[in-house]
Amino acid sequence: MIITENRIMLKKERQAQIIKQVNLHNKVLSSDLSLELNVSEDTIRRDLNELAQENVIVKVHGGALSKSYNLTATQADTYAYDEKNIIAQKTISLFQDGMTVLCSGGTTIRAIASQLPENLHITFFTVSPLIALELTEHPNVEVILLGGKLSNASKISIGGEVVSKINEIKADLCILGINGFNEDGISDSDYEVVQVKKAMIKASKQLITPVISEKLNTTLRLQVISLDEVDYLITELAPDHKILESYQSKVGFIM
Amino acid sequence: MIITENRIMLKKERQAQIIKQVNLHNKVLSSDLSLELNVSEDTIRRDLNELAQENVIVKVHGGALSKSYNLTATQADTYAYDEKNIIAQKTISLFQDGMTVLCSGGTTIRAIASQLPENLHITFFTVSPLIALELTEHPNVEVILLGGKLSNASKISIGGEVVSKINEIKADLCILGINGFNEDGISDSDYEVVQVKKAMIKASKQLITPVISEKLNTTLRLQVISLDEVDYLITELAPDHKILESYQSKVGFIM
DNA sequence: AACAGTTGCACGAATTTGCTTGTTTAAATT
DNA sequence: AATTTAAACAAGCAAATTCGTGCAACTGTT
Repeated sequence: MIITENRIMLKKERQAQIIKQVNLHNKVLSSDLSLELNVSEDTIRRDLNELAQENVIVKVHGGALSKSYNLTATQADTYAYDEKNIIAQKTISLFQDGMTVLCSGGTTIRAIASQLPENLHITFFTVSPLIALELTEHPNVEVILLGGKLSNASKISIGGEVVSKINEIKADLCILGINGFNEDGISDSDYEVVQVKKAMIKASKQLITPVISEKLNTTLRLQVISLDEVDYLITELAPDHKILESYQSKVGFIM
Repeated sequence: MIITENRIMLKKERQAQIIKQVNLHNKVLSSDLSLELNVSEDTIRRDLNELAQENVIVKVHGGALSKSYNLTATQADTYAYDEKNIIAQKTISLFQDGMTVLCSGGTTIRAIASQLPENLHITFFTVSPLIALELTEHPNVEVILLGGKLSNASKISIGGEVVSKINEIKADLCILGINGFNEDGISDSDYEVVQVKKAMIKASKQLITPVISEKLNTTLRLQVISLDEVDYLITELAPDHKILESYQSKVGFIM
């Protein structure tokens, strides 16, 4: 009977070592681990991928980083980053100098705000402090923040004061962040938010709804407005995509 | 055991460094980063472009700037973090359940907002969207955001509408972010901001001025209010520190 | 012997980086 | 205000590295 060399390591054991290294140095290189643990880089890479899958570490090109590593909004915040960018570009194509635009909150609207071209001269009204801040980065844009009680959940101004303030506005476009969208129209889950959105729609000549396609055909508890009030439905998909079929006769699309 | 010298830096790691530098100094030059991180300027430029694309920094010719508001400000990239924390704790000791507090913007005020204890029930009025967002993280706090035209430079609501809105408020405390402070009182450099600050002071029973000591004995172009209107001057220093000598007879301090 | 699990290797694909080229920008000078 | 000049830039390329996958070899277990 030959006693196996004690140098060989079980997979679990090796992965425990890797985790230890990551936590110790906040980063590891695949090549270093390969040398240190006497296995091929392929094995290390497989380990790192498994550990990343288990959400224990963050895999990056060349190695891995500890989860506590200050990896900004790069990944978490920018869910569906590419899709939202496409939507943003389509939406921006509707903007023209001199317009007055009323907009709500949400990550899709935020993508629009951050990608505005430098030269556009627009007045924005918004109930979202976050969007307002984003918009102030653009020197040629005037930002009017609509104040009021701030909703802890949705981070937008709500309440009677906001609604009556919105009623005083006459905007060209309403860019509305969407939570529920189907053939019946737009729906949402928060009563106060619905009141604000209704006022916003009423105050604007045209209603634009940027929606990521995965939110299409979803219904929430409260109805905001029916589909025929929507002027443009903007998604990341081409206008002739089959998911959009049921909407094609009711709303406008942007190439 | 092999100790590997980590000459090699992972891309994400390098980008995290860059973000840290940008947020700490508010601006960086590509050439400096290139030297500091031992990569070519091309690589730095590519990193900066990626980070700008992800909306983490603002790319400019020659380097990059921090976004003037920074939603993900952390310990590492807040200037004078420790000092501001001391100031925050002292200021918070003045808060009591049921109070109405009016506050402006700035990183020191932000430190206060982020460190509020969980159990405190307070109504906050603020002209700063950033402070407002920070405050909504505290479930027992009611946040009223004062709307108006948003100043691109100072990121607070300005204009007649804000001022008249403030005049309707009766607050217990005014927590005022300070830019210039000396024996003559508080000064600032932006006319619109001064108008708002004056209104805030007038609407409050007590005026609290959290100031980092390095801003003491500085004067800006416009006078906001004289020193004898200030109830508490809060710095990171002990009340008997010699820098505070000239203020000791005029204002209150917090241990 | 059959089997699932693990590992190393091969190889084409993808990523990253520094360099070169020609262009654009910002600032300094006239 | 016009011109000049050096720096910063984008785009493309090549070398090096890393990646993912299929496959075969090896392990220990049933």
